[in-house]
Amino acid sequence: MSPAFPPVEEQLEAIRRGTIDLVDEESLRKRLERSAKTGKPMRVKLGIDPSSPDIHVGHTVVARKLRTFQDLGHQAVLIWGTATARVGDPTGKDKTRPQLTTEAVQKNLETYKAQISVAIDVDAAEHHENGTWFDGMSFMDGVRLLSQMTVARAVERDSFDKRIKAGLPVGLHEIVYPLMQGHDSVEVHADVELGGSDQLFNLLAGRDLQEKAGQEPQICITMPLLEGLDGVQKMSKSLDNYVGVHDAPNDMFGKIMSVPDAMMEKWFTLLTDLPPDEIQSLLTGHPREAKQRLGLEIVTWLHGREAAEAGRDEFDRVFRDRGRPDEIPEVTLEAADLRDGTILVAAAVAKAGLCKSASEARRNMPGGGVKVDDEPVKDPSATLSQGRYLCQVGKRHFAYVIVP
RNA sequence: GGGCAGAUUCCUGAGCGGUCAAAGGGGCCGGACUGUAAAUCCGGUGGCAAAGCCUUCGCAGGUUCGAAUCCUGCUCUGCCCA
Repeated sequence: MSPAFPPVEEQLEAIRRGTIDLVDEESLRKRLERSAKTGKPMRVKLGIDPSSPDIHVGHTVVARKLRTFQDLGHQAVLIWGTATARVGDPTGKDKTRPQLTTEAVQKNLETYKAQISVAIDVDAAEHHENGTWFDGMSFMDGVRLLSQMTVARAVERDSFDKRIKAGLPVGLHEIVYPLMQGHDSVEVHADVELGGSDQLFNLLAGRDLQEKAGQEPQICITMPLLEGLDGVQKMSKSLDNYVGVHDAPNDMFGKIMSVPDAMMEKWFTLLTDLPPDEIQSLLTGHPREAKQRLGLEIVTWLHGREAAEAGRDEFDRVFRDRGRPDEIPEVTLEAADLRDGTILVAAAVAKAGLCKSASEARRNMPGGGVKVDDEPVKDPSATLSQGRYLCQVGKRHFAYVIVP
């Protein structure tokens, strides 16, 4: 089979969209031309360390780029970092990552693979686990690998440099990571490797190792790291500023609407397939309209059109029109929570999961942050007796609370 | 291997034996404004049916009526010397 690739310029344009680094474009063009001539697709590598079980849309940015290559007719090569995940990539964070156990890695791998299919055609991809070549490597083989880089070069890396200057610890094993990732490229004969912009160093290490192994050095493409809902920090689960690929549609839409305006162009470019000129015209219109479109596009991608529209309607009802959500959970309290048949409003609201603790509810009460049946309850010692109440904390947390 | 410095609540960072649930800032939560954007302003920010009680200042002990603060040992980290 020799698929007909789209014209080279067209491919280049699709590939360039949203990228930060492209090392280097000339070689890429040459390889695309070669593929066109020989009918042989490029091997496009993406390494994924299954270090967390759930993925968010930030993770999909690079994966979507891989999908672009797939759509253009090239071969996706996924490297599952069963070995590297146990080392821990020092990238990005200014802290040493915890080293995961083999079991944890295997478990994450399964869910990750299932979830990343929102962005990649997983079945059409080649899959490799880098434990296959690293687990059996002898220590001396490892040392030979290490001998291919100098300390000065290793320490050059931005994230190490920053940590060293800041007086933070850098584990020796972390220095090894780029070599491991680079070696993956040698193993699979990658033509192109994709990664986040913080991965540039690792990707370039792959080029060096490939050259030393007598292979043609891979082309390195990096994608921006997507900021989270705050628009400042990198999207991450631990910062709780993420949109998970499995977030409920309504929730997902709401989260997207809270993204700062300044982030919209980036989100449109990286998370939707809208053509650039359409994105531009949206951005020159009313920001609210543009963001609503962004929400619709992303929720449609992950949940389908119907769910996306429902999410938008719900959003308008609850936030724009200050109404109630479509579905409000019902929580029945237990008799044990009561005292003399009553319960503090603060406690009830906390039990219903509307806020973290009764103390927090209590504190927010004088300011009007807690409502029962649409009426603010400002007295922290107020109680509820038997009945069914519509409780609300803040603008967005609702529940029917049943006091038995 | 030797010397020095440090570990505080979500983060940062103050804390010089009682007045410390622990300053300030960030973040976060409420409120106002609004487009659940940005900016700004206000209140709050360990838990608890709560003028009290309980847990928390790296870990384990100790000294004291009383310890985040003093002593001992341990763990971890940085810096300097070798």
